[in-house]
Amino acid sequence: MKLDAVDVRQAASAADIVYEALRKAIIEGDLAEGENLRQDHIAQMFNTSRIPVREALSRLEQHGLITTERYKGAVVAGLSIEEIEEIFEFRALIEAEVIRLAVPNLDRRTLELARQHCEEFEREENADRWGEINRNFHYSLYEAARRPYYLQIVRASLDRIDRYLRAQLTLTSGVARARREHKAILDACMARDAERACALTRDHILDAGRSLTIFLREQRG
Amino acid sequence: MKLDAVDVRQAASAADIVYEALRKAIIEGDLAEGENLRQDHIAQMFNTSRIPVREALSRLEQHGLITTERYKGAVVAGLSIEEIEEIFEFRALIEAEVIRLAVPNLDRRTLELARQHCEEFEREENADRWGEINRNFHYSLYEAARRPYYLQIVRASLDRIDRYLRAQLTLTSGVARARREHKAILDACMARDAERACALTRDHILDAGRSLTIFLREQRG
DNA sequence: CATAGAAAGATTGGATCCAATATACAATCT
DNA sequence: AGATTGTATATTGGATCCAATCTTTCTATG
Repeated sequence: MKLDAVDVRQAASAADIVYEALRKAIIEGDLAEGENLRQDHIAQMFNTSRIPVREALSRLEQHGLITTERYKGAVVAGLSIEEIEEIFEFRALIEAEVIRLAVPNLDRRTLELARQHCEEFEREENADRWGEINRNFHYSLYEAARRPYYLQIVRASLDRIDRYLRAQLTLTSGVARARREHKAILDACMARDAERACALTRDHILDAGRSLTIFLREQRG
Repeated sequence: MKLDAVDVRQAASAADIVYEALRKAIIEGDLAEGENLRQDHIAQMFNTSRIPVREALSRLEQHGLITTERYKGAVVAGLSIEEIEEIFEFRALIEAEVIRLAVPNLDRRTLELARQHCEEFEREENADRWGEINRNFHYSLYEAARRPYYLQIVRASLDRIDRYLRAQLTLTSGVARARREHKAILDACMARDAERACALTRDHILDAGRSLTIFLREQRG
Protein backbone atom coordinates (compact mmCIF):
# COMPACT_ATOMS: atom_id res chain seq x y z
CA MET A 1 0.00 0.00 0.00
CA LYS A 2 1.41 3.32 -1.04
CA LEU A 3 -0.11 6.49 0.24
CA ASP A 4 0.88 9.51 2.25
CA ALA A 5 -0.65 8.74 5.60
CA VAL A 6 -1.47 11.76 7.71
CA ASP A 7 -2.05 11.64 11.42
CA VAL A 8 -5.80 12.04 11.64
CA ARG A 9 -5.56 12.93 15.31
CA GLN A 10 -4.16 16.30 14.37
CA ALA A 11 -6.72 17.06 11.69
CA ALA A 12 -7.65 20.70 12.04
CA SER A 13 -10.77 21.59 13.96
CA ALA A 14 -12.88 24.55 12.92
CA ALA A 15 -11.28 26.53 15.74
CA ASP A 16 -7.79 25.68 14.40
CA ILE A 17 -8.69 26.94 10.95
CA VAL A 18 -10.19 30.19 12.19
CA TYR A 19 -7.26 30.72 14.53
CA GLU A 20 -4.64 30.23 11.83
CA ALA A 21 -6.48 32.47 9.39
CA LEU A 22 -6.83 35.29 11.90
CA ARG A 23 -3.26 34.88 13.11
CA LYS A 24 -1.96 35.16 9.56
CA ALA A 25 -4.13 38.18 8.83
CA ILE A 26 -2.94 39.99 11.94
CA ILE A 27 0.73 39.10 11.48
CA GLU A 28 0.73 40.23 7.88
CA GLY A 29 -1.05 43.43 8.75
CA ASP A 30 -4.19 42.66 6.76
CA LEU A 31 -6.20 43.43 9.85
CA ALA A 32 -5.40 46.91 11.04
CA GLU A 33 -4.66 47.39 14.71
CA GLY A 34 -7.69 48.55 16.64
CA GLU A 35 -10.03 46.86 14.21
CA ASN A 36 -13.05 45.16 15.81
CA LEU A 37 -13.47 41.43 15.45
CA ARG A 38 -17.16 40.57 15.64
CA GLN A 39 -17.77 36.93 16.48
CA ASP A 40 -20.88 36.69 14.35
CA HIS A 41 -19.24 38.31 11.38
CA ILE A 42 -16.22 36.00 11.49
CA ALA A 43 -18.44 32.97 12.04
CA GLN A 44 -20.37 33.79 8.88
CA MET A 45 -17.19 34.32 6.89
CA PHE A 46 -16.05 30.80 7.79
CA ASN A 47 -19.49 29.23 7.55
CA THR A 48 -19.46 28.10 11.13
CA SER A 49 -20.99 29.06 14.46
CA ARG A 50 -19.59 31.44 17.03
CA ILE A 51 -18.23 28.67 19.26
CA PRO A 52 -15.08 27.88 17.25
CA VAL A 53 -14.61 31.60 16.67
CA ARG A 54 -14.66 32.22 20.38
CA GLU A 55 -12.03 29.57 20.92
CA ALA A 56 -9.85 31.06 18.21
CA LEU A 57 -10.18 34.52 19.73
CA SER A 58 -9.30 33.13 23.12
CA ARG A 59 -6.08 31.69 21.71
CA LEU A 60 -5.21 34.91 19.95
CA GLU A 61 -5.68 36.77 23.20
CA GLN A 62 -3.37 34.41 25.05
CA HIS A 63 -0.72 35.17 22.46
CA GLY A 64 -1.27 38.90 22.81
CA LEU A 65 -2.41 39.39 19.23
CA ILE A 66 -5.79 40.77 20.26
CA THR A 67 -7.24 42.31 23.38
CA THR A 68 -10.75 41.63 24.59
CA GLU A 69 -13.06 43.32 27.02
CA ARG A 70 -15.98 41.53 28.58
CA TYR A 71 -19.21 42.12 26.68
CA LYS A 72 -17.43 44.47 24.33
CA GLY A 73 -15.51 42.19 22.07
CA ALA A 74 -12.07 41.82 20.58
CA VAL A 75 -9.86 44.29 18.79
CA VAL A 76 -6.53 43.74 17.07
CA ALA A 77 -3.86 44.64 19.60
CA GLY A 78 -1.60 47.57 18.90
CA LEU A 79 1.78 48.01 20.51
CA SER A 80 3.24 51.17 21.95
CA ILE A 81 6.74 52.10 20.87
CA GLU A 82 7.99 51.11 24.32
CA GLU A 83 6.44 47.67 23.99
CA ILE A 84 7.95 47.23 20.54
CA GLU A 85 11.36 48.21 21.88
CA GLU A 86 11.03 45.72 24.70
CA ILE A 87 10.15 42.87 22.35
CA PHE A 88 13.06 43.66 20.04
CA GLU A 89 15.42 43.75 23.00
CA PHE A 90 14.00 40.42 24.14
CA ARG A 91 14.33 38.86 20.71
CA ALA A 92 17.93 40.00 20.48
CA LEU A 93 18.67 38.18 23.72
CA ILE A 94 16.91 34.94 22.83
CA GLU A 95 17.68 34.62 19.15
CA ALA A 96 21.34 35.41 19.65
CA GLU A 97 21.51 32.59 22.17
CA VAL A 98 19.59 30.26 19.87
CA ILE A 99 22.07 30.85 17.07
CA ARG A 100 24.96 30.23 19.42
CA LEU A 101 23.42 26.89 20.35
CA ALA A 102 22.61 26.09 16.74
CA VAL A 103 26.02 26.58 15.13
CA PRO A 104 27.67 23.41 16.48
CA ASN A 105 24.78 21.35 15.10
CA LEU A 106 24.65 22.82 11.61
CA ASP A 107 25.09 20.18 8.97
CA ARG A 108 25.72 20.59 5.25
CA ARG A 109 22.06 20.15 4.36
CA THR A 110 20.81 22.79 6.79
CA LEU A 111 23.41 25.29 5.69
CA GLU A 112 22.49 24.72 2.07
CA LEU A 113 18.84 25.34 2.90
CA ALA A 114 19.70 28.52 4.77
CA ARG A 115 21.82 29.68 1.85
CA GLN A 116 18.87 29.20 -0.47
CA HIS A 117 16.57 31.24 1.77
CA CYS A 118 19.24 33.90 2.00
CA GLU A 119 19.53 34.10 -1.78
CA GLU A 120 15.78 34.12 -2.19
CA PHE A 121 15.61 37.05 0.19
CA GLU A 122 18.21 38.84 -1.91
CA ARG A 123 16.43 38.27 -5.19
CA GLU A 124 12.83 38.77 -4.14
CA GLU A 125 11.40 42.09 -5.27
CA ASN A 126 7.84 41.66 -4.00
CA ALA A 127 7.87 43.34 -0.61
CA ASP A 128 4.89 41.29 0.58
CA ARG A 129 7.06 38.19 0.58
CA TRP A 130 10.03 39.61 2.51
CA GLY A 131 8.51 38.95 5.91
CA GLU A 132 7.96 35.29 5.21
CA ILE A 133 11.34 34.68 3.59
CA ASN A 134 13.09 36.52 6.39
CA ARG A 135 11.36 34.22 8.85
CA ASN A 136 12.29 31.13 6.87
CA PHE A 137 15.92 32.12 6.72
CA HIS A 138 16.28 32.62 10.45
CA TYR A 139 14.20 29.59 11.36
CA SER A 140 16.17 27.29 9.10
CA LEU A 141 19.21 28.07 11.23
CA TYR A 142 17.39 28.18 14.56
CA GLU A 143 16.02 24.66 14.11
CA ALA A 144 19.51 23.28 14.53
CA ALA A 145 19.59 24.50 18.12
CA ARG A 146 17.18 21.65 18.91
CA ARG A 147 15.43 23.71 21.54
CA PRO A 148 11.70 23.41 20.92
CA TYR A 149 10.79 25.55 23.92
CA TYR A 150 13.07 28.41 22.87
CA LEU A 151 11.69 28.25 19.34
CA GLN A 152 8.13 28.41 20.53
CA ILE A 153 8.93 31.60 22.43
CA VAL A 154 10.81 33.00 19.46
CA ARG A 155 7.83 32.35 17.25
CA ALA A 156 5.41 33.98 19.68
CA SER A 157 7.55 37.09 20.09
CA LEU A 158 8.10 37.38 16.36
CA ASP A 159 4.35 37.10 15.81
CA ARG A 160 3.79 40.08 18.03
CA ILE A 161 5.99 42.44 16.04
CA ASP A 162 5.99 40.92 12.57
CA ARG A 163 3.64 43.57 11.18
CA TYR A 164 6.02 46.29 12.27
CA LEU A 165 9.07 44.42 11.05
CA ARG A 166 7.50 44.14 7.61
CA ALA A 167 6.83 47.85 7.65
CA GLN A 168 10.42 48.48 8.64
CA LEU A 169 11.71 46.41 5.73
CA THR A 170 9.58 48.15 3.12
CA LEU A 171 9.21 51.67 4.44
CA THR A 172 12.69 52.43 5.73
CA SER A 173 14.53 50.57 3.00
CA GLY A 174 15.81 48.22 5.67
CA VAL A 175 16.02 45.41 3.09
CA ALA A 176 19.41 46.41 1.82
CA ARG A 177 20.86 46.28 5.30
CA ALA A 178 18.96 43.10 6.15
CA ARG A 179 20.40 41.45 3.05
CA ARG A 180 23.95 42.36 4.04
CA GLU A 181 23.41 41.23 7.61
CA HIS A 182 21.88 37.94 6.57
CA LYS A 183 24.89 37.17 4.43
CA ALA A 184 27.22 38.00 7.29
CA ILE A 185 25.28 35.73 9.65
CA LEU A 186 25.30 32.92 7.13
CA ASP A 187 29.05 33.37 6.63
CA ALA A 188 29.70 33.10 10.35
CA CYS A 189 27.57 29.95 10.49
CA MET A 190 29.44 28.38 7.59
CA ALA A 191 32.70 29.22 9.36
CA ARG A 192 31.29 27.51 12.49
CA ASP A 193 31.97 30.69 14.41
CA ALA A 194 29.20 30.56 17.01
CA GLU A 195 30.27 33.70 18.84
CA ARG A 196 30.36 35.78 15.68
CA ALA A 197 27.00 34.44 14.49
CA CYS A 198 25.59 35.22 17.91
CA ALA A 199 26.87 38.80 17.96
CA LEU A 200 25.76 39.43 14.38
CA THR A 201 22.26 38.11 15.05
CA ARG A 202 22.01 40.29 18.11
CA ASP A 203 23.06 43.37 16.16
CA HIS A 204 20.80 42.43 13.26
CA ILE A 205 17.76 42.45 15.51
CA LEU A 206 18.76 45.53 17.48
CA ASP A 207 19.50 47.40 14.23
CA ALA A 208 16.08 46.57 12.86
CA GLY A 209 14.52 47.60 16.15
CA ARG A 210 16.31 50.95 16.22
CA SER A 211 15.47 51.69 12.61
CA LEU A 212 11.85 50.78 13.24
CA THR A 213 11.41 52.87 16.37
CA ILE A 214 12.98 55.88 14.70
CA PHE A 215 10.52 55.45 11.85
CA LEU A 216 7.57 55.02 14.20
CA ARG A 217 8.49 58.03 16.30
CA GLU A 218 8.42 60.15 13.17
CA GLN A 219 5.22 58.61 11.93
CA ARG A 220 3.30 58.69 15.20
CA GLY A 221 4.55 62.09 16.16
CA MET B 1 -19.78 60.67 46.84
CA LYS B 2 -17.60 58.34 48.86
CA LEU B 3 -17.29 54.70 47.94
CA ASP B 4 -14.62 52.32 46.85
CA ALA B 5 -15.29 52.03 43.15
CA VAL B 6 -14.00 48.90 41.48
CA ASP B 7 -13.53 48.51 37.76
CA VAL B 8 -16.39 46.24 36.79
CA ARG B 9 -14.86 45.60 33.37
CA GLN B 10 -12.30 43.26 34.87
CA ALA B 11 -14.75 41.21 36.88
CA ALA B 12 -13.85 37.57 36.40
CA SER B 13 -15.85 35.51 33.95
CA ALA B 14 -16.65 31.89 34.69
CA ALA B 15 -13.87 30.90 32.28
CA ASP B 16 -11.39 33.06 34.22
CA ILE B 17 -12.30 31.39 37.50
CA VAL B 18 -12.03 27.88 36.12
CA TYR B 19 -8.76 28.73 34.40
CA GLU B 20 -7.14 30.15 37.52
CA ALA B 21 -8.29 27.24 39.65
CA LEU B 22 -6.97 24.63 37.23
CA ARG B 23 -3.72 26.54 36.71
CA LYS B 24 -3.12 26.67 40.44
CA ALA B 25 -3.93 23.00 40.87
CA ILE B 26 -1.53 21.99 38.12
CA ILE B 27 1.28 24.29 39.23
CA GLU B 28 1.06 23.11 42.80
CA GLY B 29 0.97 19.49 41.73
CA ASP B 30 -2.51 18.80 43.09
CA LEU B 31 -3.39 17.40 39.69
CA ALA B 32 -1.00 14.61 38.82
CA GLU B 33 0.55 14.63 35.38
CA GLY B 34 -1.28 12.40 32.97
CA GLU B 35 -4.54 12.88 34.84
CA ASN B 36 -7.64 13.22 32.64
CA LEU B 37 -9.62 16.42 32.75
CA ARG B 38 -13.23 15.67 31.83
CA GLN B 39 -15.13 18.76 30.75
CA ASP B 40 -18.39 17.58 32.26
CA HIS B 41 -16.80 16.69 35.55
CA ILE B 42 -15.09 20.05 35.91
CA ALA B 43 -18.23 21.89 34.83
CA GLN B 44 -20.19 20.20 37.60
CA MET B 45 -17.51 20.99 40.16
CA PHE B 46 -17.81 24.68 39.35
CA ASN B 47 -21.58 24.65 38.88
CA THR B 48 -21.34 25.85 35.33
CA SER B 49 -21.69 24.47 31.81
CA ARG B 50 -18.96 23.01 29.65
CA ILE B 51 -18.49 26.17 27.61
CA PRO B 52 -16.41 28.13 30.14
CA VAL B 53 -14.54 24.93 30.96
CA ARG B 54 -13.61 24.51 27.32
CA GLU B 55 -12.30 28.03 27.18
CA ALA B 56 -10.25 27.47 30.32
CA LEU B 57 -8.81 24.26 28.90
CA SER B 58 -7.98 26.03 25.68
CA ARG B 59 -5.98 28.62 27.60
CA LEU B 60 -4.19 26.00 29.62
CA GLU B 61 -3.22 24.24 26.42
CA GLN B 62 -1.81 27.44 24.94
CA HIS B 63 0.39 27.72 28.02
CA GLY B 64 1.52 24.14 27.73
CA LEU B 65 0.05 23.04 31.04
CA ILE B 66 -2.19 20.45 29.45
CA THR B 67 -2.26 18.58 26.17
CA THR B 68 -5.41 17.79 24.29
CA GLU B 69 -6.31 15.40 21.52
CA ARG B 70 -9.37 15.87 19.37
CA TYR B 71 -12.34 13.89 20.65
CA LYS B 72 -10.20 12.39 23.38
CA GLY B 73 -9.88 15.15 25.89
CA ALA B 74 -7.27 16.87 27.97
CA VAL B 75 -4.60 15.48 30.26
CA VAL B 76 -2.20 17.30 32.56
CA ALA B 77 1.03 17.69 30.62
CA GLY B 78 4.11 15.92 31.82
CA LEU B 79 7.61 16.99 30.90
CA SER B 80 10.48 14.77 29.90
CA ILE B 81 13.78 15.34 31.64
CA GLU B 82 15.13 16.90 28.45
CA GLU B 83 12.25 19.36 28.35
CA ILE B 84 12.77 20.25 31.99
CA GLU B 85 16.46 20.84 31.36
CA GLU B 86 15.65 23.08 28.42
CA ILE B 87 13.25 25.21 30.44
CA PHE B 88 15.74 25.61 33.30
CA GLU B 89 18.42 26.63 30.83
CA PHE B 90 15.99 29.10 29.31
CA ARG B 91 15.00 30.52 32.68
CA ALA B 92 18.65 30.97 33.61
CA LEU B 93 19.14 33.07 30.51
CA ILE B 94 16.04 35.24 30.92
CA GLU B 95 15.92 35.70 34.64
CA ALA B 96 19.61 36.53 34.87
CA GLU B 97 19.05 39.26 32.31
CA VAL B 98 15.96 40.50 34.11
CA ILE B 99 17.87 40.87 37.36
CA ARG B 100 20.64 42.73 35.54
CA LEU B 101 18.06 45.16 34.21
CA ALA B 102 16.33 45.41 37.58
CA VAL B 103 19.27 46.31 39.81
CA PRO B 104 19.68 49.94 38.63
CA ASN B 105 15.99 50.55 39.37
CA LEU B 106 15.85 49.02 42.83
CA ASP B 107 14.65 51.51 45.41
CA ARG B 108 14.72 51.23 49.18
CA ARG B 109 11.10 50.07 49.37
CA THR B 110 11.53 47.26 46.87
CA LEU B 111 14.68 46.02 48.53
CA GLU B 112 12.95 46.00 51.90
CA LEU B 113 10.11 43.96 50.43
CA ALA B 114 12.54 41.50 48.89
CA ARG B 115 14.38 41.21 52.18
CA GLN B 116 11.12 40.32 53.91
CA HIS B 117 10.33 37.60 51.38
CA CYS B 118 13.86 36.31 51.75
CA GLU B 119 13.50 36.08 55.52
CA GLU B 120 10.10 34.49 55.24
CA PHE B 121 11.60 31.85 52.97
CA GLU B 122 14.28 31.22 55.57
CA ARG B 123 11.85 30.87 58.46
CA GLU B 124 9.04 28.97 56.78
CA GLU B 125 8.95 25.32 57.76
CA ASN B 126 5.84 24.26 55.86
CA ALA B 127 7.18 22.88 52.60
CA ASP B 128 3.91 23.55 50.81
CA ARG B 129 4.54 27.27 51.08
CA TRP B 130 8.13 27.32 49.78
CA GLY B 131 7.12 27.41 46.15
CA GLU B 132 4.98 30.48 46.58
CA ILE B 133 7.43 32.38 48.77
CA ASN B 134 10.28 31.54 46.42
CA ARG B 135 8.22 33.02 43.58
CA ASN B 136 7.41 36.13 45.58
CA PHE B 137 11.04 36.74 46.43
CA HIS B 138 12.24 36.58 42.86
CA TYR B 139 9.30 38.50 41.46
CA SER B 140 9.67 41.33 43.93
CA LEU B 141 13.10 41.97 42.44
CA TYR B 142 12.15 41.25 38.84
CA GLU B 143 9.37 43.85 38.88
CA ALA B 144 11.98 46.58 39.06
CA ALA B 145 13.22 45.65 35.60
CA ARG B 146 10.04 47.28 34.26
CA ARG B 147 9.82 44.79 31.44
CA PRO B 148 6.27 43.46 31.34
CA TYR B 149 6.88 41.27 28.32
CA TYR B 150 9.92 39.58 29.90
CA LEU B 151 7.98 39.01 33.10
CA GLN B 152 5.09 37.43 31.28
CA ILE B 153 7.49 34.95 29.69
CA VAL B 154 9.19 34.34 33.02
CA ARG B 155 5.85 33.60 34.61
CA ALA B 156 4.85 31.21 31.83
CA SER B 157 8.11 29.29 31.96
CA LEU B 158 8.04 29.09 35.73
CA ASP B 159 4.48 27.78 35.56
CA ARG B 160 5.64 24.92 33.41
CA ILE B 161 8.20 23.62 35.86
CA ASP B 162 6.92 24.86 39.21
CA ARG B 163 5.68 21.41 40.23
CA TYR B 164 9.13 19.97 39.73
CA LEU B 165 10.83 22.88 41.41
CA ARG B 166 8.68 22.35 44.49
CA ALA B 167 9.64 18.70 44.48
CA GLN B 168 13.29 19.65 44.20
CA LEU B 169 13.04 21.96 47.21
CA THR B 170 11.38 19.38 49.43
CA LEU B 171 12.77 16.10 48.22
CA THR B 172 16.41 16.89 47.63
CA SER B 173 16.77 19.25 50.57
CA GLY B 174 17.44 22.02 48.09
CA VAL B 175 15.98 24.55 50.54
CA ALA B 176 19.19 25.00 52.46
CA ARG B 177 21.07 25.85 49.30
CA ALA B 178 18.20 27.99 47.99
CA ARG B 179 18.23 29.96 51.24
CA ARG B 180 21.97 30.66 50.94
CA GLU B 181 21.67 31.60 47.30
CA HIS B 182 18.72 33.91 47.92
CA LYS B 183 20.70 35.78 50.53
CA ALA B 184 23.65 36.11 48.17
CA ILE B 185 21.42 37.46 45.41
CA LEU B 186 19.81 39.92 47.78
CA ASP B 187 23.23 41.05 48.98
CA ALA B 188 24.37 41.72 45.44
CA CYS B 189 21.21 43.70 44.78
CA MET B 190 21.69 45.80 47.91
CA ALA B 191 25.25 46.46 46.82
CA ARG B 192 23.88 47.53 43.40
CA ASP B 193 26.15 45.01 41.76
CA ALA B 194 24.11 44.08 38.70
CA GLU B 195 26.70 41.74 37.22
CA ARG B 196 27.07 39.77 40.42
CA ALA B 197 23.30 39.55 40.93
CA CYS B 198 23.00 38.39 37.33
CA ALA B 199 25.63 35.68 37.67
CA LEU B 200 24.25 34.49 41.01
CA THR B 201 20.70 34.27 39.66
CA ARG B 202 21.94 32.31 36.70
CA ASP B 203 23.80 29.87 38.92
CA HIS B 204 20.88 29.66 41.33
CA ILE B 205 18.58 28.48 38.55
CA LEU B 206 21.12 26.17 36.93
CA ASP B 207 21.94 24.64 40.32
CA ALA B 208 18.31 23.91 41.02
CA GLY B 209 17.94 22.45 37.52
CA ARG B 210 20.94 20.17 37.93
CA SER B 211 19.85 19.00 41.35
CA LEU B 212 16.37 18.35 40.03
CA THR B 213 17.41 16.39 36.96
CA ILE B 214 19.76 14.22 39.01
CA PHE B 215 16.86 13.48 41.33
CA LEU B 216 14.49 12.76 38.46
CA ARG B 217 16.95 10.50 36.69
CA GLU B 218 17.19 8.40 39.84
CA GLN B 219 13.47 8.42 40.40
CA ARG B 220 12.40 7.70 36.84
CA GLY B 221 15.13 5.19 36.24
C1' DC C 1 -10.67 -19.94 24.59
C1' DA C 2 -9.30 -16.17 21.69
C1' DT C 3 -10.60 -12.77 18.53
C1' DA C 4 -13.05 -9.84 15.12
C1' DG C 5 -16.85 -7.16 14.75
C1' DA C 6 -21.08 -4.94 16.20
C1' DA C 7 -23.67 -2.42 19.51
C1' DA C 8 -23.91 0.70 23.60
C1' DG C 9 -22.18 4.24 26.34
C1' DA C 10 -19.19 8.10 27.15
C1' DT C 11 -17.01 12.23 25.61
C1' DT C 12 -15.84 15.87 22.71
C1' DG C 13 -16.77 19.55 18.94
C1' DG C 14 -20.12 22.43 17.08
C1' DA C 15 -24.97 24.68 16.58
C1' DT C 16 -28.59 26.95 18.53
C1' DC C 17 -30.93 29.24 22.17
C1' DC C 18 -31.23 32.39 26.21
C1' DA C 19 -29.49 35.87 29.55
C1' DA C 20 -26.45 39.69 30.71
C1' DT C 21 -24.38 43.80 29.20
C1' DA C 22 -23.13 47.62 26.16
C1' DT C 23 -24.30 51.14 22.81
C1' DA C 24 -27.22 54.30 20.28
C1' DC C 25 -30.99 56.94 20.21
C1' DA C 26 -35.51 58.80 21.43
C1' DA C 27 -38.32 60.85 25.10
C1' DT C 28 -38.73 63.75 29.03
C1' DC C 29 -37.68 67.22 32.31
C1' DT C 30 -35.64 71.50 33.87
C1' DA D 1 -30.88 73.81 24.60
C1' DG D 2 -28.78 70.64 27.62
C1' DA D 3 -28.90 66.98 30.67
C1' DT D 4 -31.00 62.78 32.11
C1' DT D 5 -33.76 58.83 31.81
C1' DG D 6 -35.87 55.14 29.33
C1' DT D 7 -35.96 51.99 25.36
C1' DA D 8 -34.51 49.41 21.31
C1' DT D 9 -30.82 47.06 19.17
C1' DA D 10 -26.39 44.75 18.90
C1' DT D 11 -23.11 41.89 20.96
C1' DT D 12 -21.06 38.88 24.11
C1' DG D 13 -21.08 34.98 27.82
C1' DG D 14 -23.19 30.88 29.13
C1' DA D 15 -26.70 26.83 28.77
C1' DT D 16 -28.57 23.31 26.26
C1' DC D 17 -28.97 20.35 22.39
C1' DC D 18 -27.17 17.50 18.52
C1' DA D 19 -23.61 15.14 15.73
C1' DA D 20 -19.07 13.02 15.29
C1' DT D 21 -15.83 10.18 17.37
C1' DC D 22 -13.72 7.38 20.76
C1' DT D 23 -13.93 3.53 24.20
C1' DT D 24 -15.87 -0.36 26.20
C1' DT D 25 -18.65 -4.23 26.28
C1' DC D 26 -20.91 -7.93 24.34
C1' DT D 27 -21.56 -11.52 21.03
C1' DA D 28 -20.78 -14.65 17.36
C1' DT D 29 -17.52 -17.51 15.26
C1' DG D 30 -13.52 -20.14 14.38
